[in-house]
Amino acid sequence: MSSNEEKGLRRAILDTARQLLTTVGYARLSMRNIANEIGYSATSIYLYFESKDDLVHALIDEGVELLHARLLEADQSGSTPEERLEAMCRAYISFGMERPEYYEIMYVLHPEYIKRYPAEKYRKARRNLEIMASAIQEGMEDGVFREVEPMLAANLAWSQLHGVVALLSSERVDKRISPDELINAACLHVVAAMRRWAETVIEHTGS
Amino acid sequence: MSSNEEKGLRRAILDTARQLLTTVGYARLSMRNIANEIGYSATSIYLYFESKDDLVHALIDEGVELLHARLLEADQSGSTPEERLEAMCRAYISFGMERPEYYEIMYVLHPEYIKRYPAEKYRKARRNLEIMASAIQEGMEDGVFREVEPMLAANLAWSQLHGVVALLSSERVDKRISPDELINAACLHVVAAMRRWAETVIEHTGS
DNA sequence: ATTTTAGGTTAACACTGTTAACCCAGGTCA
DNA sequence: TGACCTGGGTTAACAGTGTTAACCTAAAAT
Repeated sequence: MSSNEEKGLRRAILDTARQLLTTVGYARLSMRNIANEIGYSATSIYLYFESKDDLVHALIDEGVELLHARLLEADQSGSTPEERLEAMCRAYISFGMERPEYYEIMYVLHPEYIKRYPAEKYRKARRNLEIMASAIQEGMEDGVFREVEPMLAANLAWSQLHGVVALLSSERVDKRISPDELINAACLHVVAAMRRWAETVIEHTGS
Repeated sequence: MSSNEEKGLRRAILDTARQLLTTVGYARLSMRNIANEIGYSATSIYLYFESKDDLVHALIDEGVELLHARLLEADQSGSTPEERLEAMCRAYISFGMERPEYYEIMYVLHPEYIKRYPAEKYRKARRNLEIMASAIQEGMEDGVFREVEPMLAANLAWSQLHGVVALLSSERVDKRISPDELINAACLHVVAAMRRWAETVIEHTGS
């Protein structure tokens, strides 16, 4: 009756894979590792997943969904496009910093180590960018944001956010730099970049 | 008398390791791989390098030096701080896109897969950021850039540049987005973010 | 002449993802 | 009932990984 038995092995595999991912990380997530945890042989996993990549893709799905929920919530939390965009930036970075294992398999791992995320599922991932793009578009229509290609602007914003998450969580940023200040600056910066220069409100962070 | 014999095996190992890194990439760079290429046994490498990580650290050194040269050249190519900063942005991204193998081991690989870059060598890597920081500082002194902590601003810029390189070269950016446009936007964007838009703001802000 | 040492090797360990062959209880069909 | 098939699972094995321990050998030092 436990959820493990309910839908059979496939469910159990996914559950322990997710658990192992969050506890020991992707680097130590192995087929034998998962199998031992559930008391089956490693090769049994291949009855339900084509390959390890296939299994990881399923985990990526979960991550995309998790991030999507956060972005949606952030998007609805604000009233103006500026507020919403900033809230989404903070939500994105929060997700990246709080769930680094998910973030790693979603956005960091090289295609050399893991097969391409299937094109069909890729659309779901793009949906997350489109939420930001639509906030940008709305800001443009309100006359608050500059006239730019919304999708290009969204990708530019994404790059900034990804850069912060990737560098921070791989511990490449000097210790003397406050992570919170960097995160805060990045978020304000993304929004400020969208504003029409002349009407920009001055935001000073730090001393 | 060939350069391989000149300084012994250590040199030969580094040479073929670098070559293999650029040809087949880090994912397929293995000790036995290197050893086969030079006709020695894989364990011989351990006579000259403590571990694979140690060997990769040496390659990272080369990458840091390569990037440093490009940044220095860019820094000297412009006259104003704005020009220099923009040139450095382009130089950074160019390096990342043209030498993805070097970029990967320098800035992408997780600390889980490769031991931390030794603290002592870390200073050399930070030097690259400091070039950008000094251009920013100079821009501040000239009154062209906003008053911010130069090192924080440099890290923010770095995040933006890293994000673009990482997402582009891991093929995560939608095909409909032009890489050149994204790169161009990022570079202009980094410089624009430093300018003191505040002055124009005061003039136009009525309420 | 004996001992030390530098430079290199082979064999092995403990891992990895993945495949091929096998095994066996349960259901189907003649 | 007896033969067959099939779904779900196993073990053994392959080819690869970084790394260590033991060994071997030729040259140098004592």
